[in-house]
Amino acid sequence: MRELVKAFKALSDETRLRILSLLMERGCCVCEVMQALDISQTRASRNLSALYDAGFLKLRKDGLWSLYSIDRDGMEKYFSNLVDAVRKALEGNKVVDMDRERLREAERVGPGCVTRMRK
Amino acid sequence: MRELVKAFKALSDETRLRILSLLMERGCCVCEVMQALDISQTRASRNLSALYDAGFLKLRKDGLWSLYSIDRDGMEKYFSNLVDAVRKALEGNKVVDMDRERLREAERVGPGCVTRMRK
DNA sequence: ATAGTATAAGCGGAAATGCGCATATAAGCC
DNA sequence: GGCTTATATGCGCATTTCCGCTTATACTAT
Repeated sequence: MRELVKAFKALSDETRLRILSLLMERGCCVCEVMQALDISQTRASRNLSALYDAGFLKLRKDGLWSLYSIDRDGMEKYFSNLVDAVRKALEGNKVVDMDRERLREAERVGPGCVTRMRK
Repeated sequence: MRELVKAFKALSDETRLRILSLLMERGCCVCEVMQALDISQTRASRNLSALYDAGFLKLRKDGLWSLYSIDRDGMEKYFSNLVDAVRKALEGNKVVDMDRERLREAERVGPGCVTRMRK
């Protein structure tokens, strides 16, 4: 019960839904998330952690990078259609699409993208 | 998007999940909910309102009574299996079952049950 | 070692939430 | 009309949430 409440809490935030939507396209490190969604590092990190704690994300550390990706099993533990529901709810929402270019740019730049892309 | 956040918010509270679980068995008026779950009138009323605002409940007024019941369409707008998920998550949880007797009692007593059953 | 980079975490404040107490509202009953 | 009852709501407070600022940590590169 407490666990289900926690899962719903994790989902009841716009930033986290945007993150989920982004990660559904492909796994990202923290700095890619902050670039793509145009949010602060603290905000990206904290909300990724929250989703991870709720069991919705997998984490793989690679050097300086923390690579987060969707944990399908975790996402569908309670709702077999949760992934589709989130995707559908964000459909037509330009929030993620808008920044796709920045995301590609961050990917291209690689480590150092945070400070280098700030300007 | 905002709407989906609102729906998740409504679900991310233990009291509200208990209420949903109760209403899945059968529609209840506010005083039956407070009796069955042993919560205050304010708490029952407020949380029922929240679930109603989120589109999960239907409301029928009958004299003094406000009869709330599950709105299947609202519940399954995003998640076709939401009803089952909540039910399953609460399975084995004695919280509701414990008070089934009080609920029957409230139903038997009818109007006046709040004050009469307080003693 | 020194400097740079990505991420996490402590701290504090602003805002939102949950809820008890009291009161308001509205319907029923005498 | 008054009295009772069921429900909703305003107010205030405690708690939680969110997040920016800053600092800590840990890995990389030179």
